[in-house]
Amino acid sequence: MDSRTATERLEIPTPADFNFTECLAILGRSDQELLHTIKEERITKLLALEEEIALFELSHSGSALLIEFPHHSPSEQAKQAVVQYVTDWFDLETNLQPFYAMAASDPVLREVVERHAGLRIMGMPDLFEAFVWAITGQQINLTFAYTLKRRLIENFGTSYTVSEVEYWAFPSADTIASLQVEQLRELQFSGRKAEYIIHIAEQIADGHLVKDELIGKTEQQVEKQLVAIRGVGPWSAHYVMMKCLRFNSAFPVSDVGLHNALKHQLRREQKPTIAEIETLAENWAGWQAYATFYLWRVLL
DNA sequence: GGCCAGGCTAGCA
DNA sequence: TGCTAGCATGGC
Repeated sequence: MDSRTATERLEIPTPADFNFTECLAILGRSDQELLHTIKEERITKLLALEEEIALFELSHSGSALLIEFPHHSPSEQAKQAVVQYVTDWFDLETNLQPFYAMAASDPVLREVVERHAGLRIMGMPDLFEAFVWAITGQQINLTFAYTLKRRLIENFGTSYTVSEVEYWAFPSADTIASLQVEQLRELQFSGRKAEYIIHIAEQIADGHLVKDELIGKTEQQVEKQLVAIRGVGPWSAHYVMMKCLRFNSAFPVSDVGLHNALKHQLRREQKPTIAEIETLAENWAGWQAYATFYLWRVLL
């Protein structure tokens, strides 16, 4: 049978230590999430590409991620963009064996890493989305952060409806760059966050802030560059480095979620101090991002 | 009803 | 260089 007459399926091989179900647990943590839907271990996601949109379904066979396009026929270019996106999203190109070897003898990580083995840092391949999510989440509870994100997407994102279900893609930097502060304030972003987000949208839209250029720099260079952006402090810089730029040594050490997770894992009454955390993390050198992500997992 | 949220800036010593 | 008030609201 001509393969083109059947529903085409793209396959991305997954590492032996990959666990799709663990990754889905992260993706399914908020019922306000509009950027993907999960049903019976299948993800449906809309991507807004340069020239077209792509609506794909993602599942796992045991040895590969399977991508299908049951709703439309995207171009070859779009298919490749989806493969690239998924590979990045699930961090499939990182060899986690050194991390697992380290964690196996680490008193803080051993338990959680063993319990959730196969989990990978679920990233944000879109640099703009990563910045917006970092800034949105500053100093507010995660439930409210998801509310703000949902409103931003519903108001300024791209949607595609099939079988009466509406799928959403994150707004482009171009779109947000053209907004006024008041338009985000109406969604209940604070005035400052609205300013920060619009300013970063401008920086990305006009080519001052480019993901590929950041990836080519050292961690220290990137941190310095990002922290110089208004609204981006050490926490946000490391969050973006961890979730988008894929620096495995990124470490949002001031993160309150990390503190709560450590308090829980260490069976403490109080949250550990920054100095204590830095001492604990000496053993995580090179893998601080993965250590943080696995610790966040205990809060789910 | 009060404390806590996946912090950051600006102003001050 | 280090410290902290103020931001701005919702969640629980």
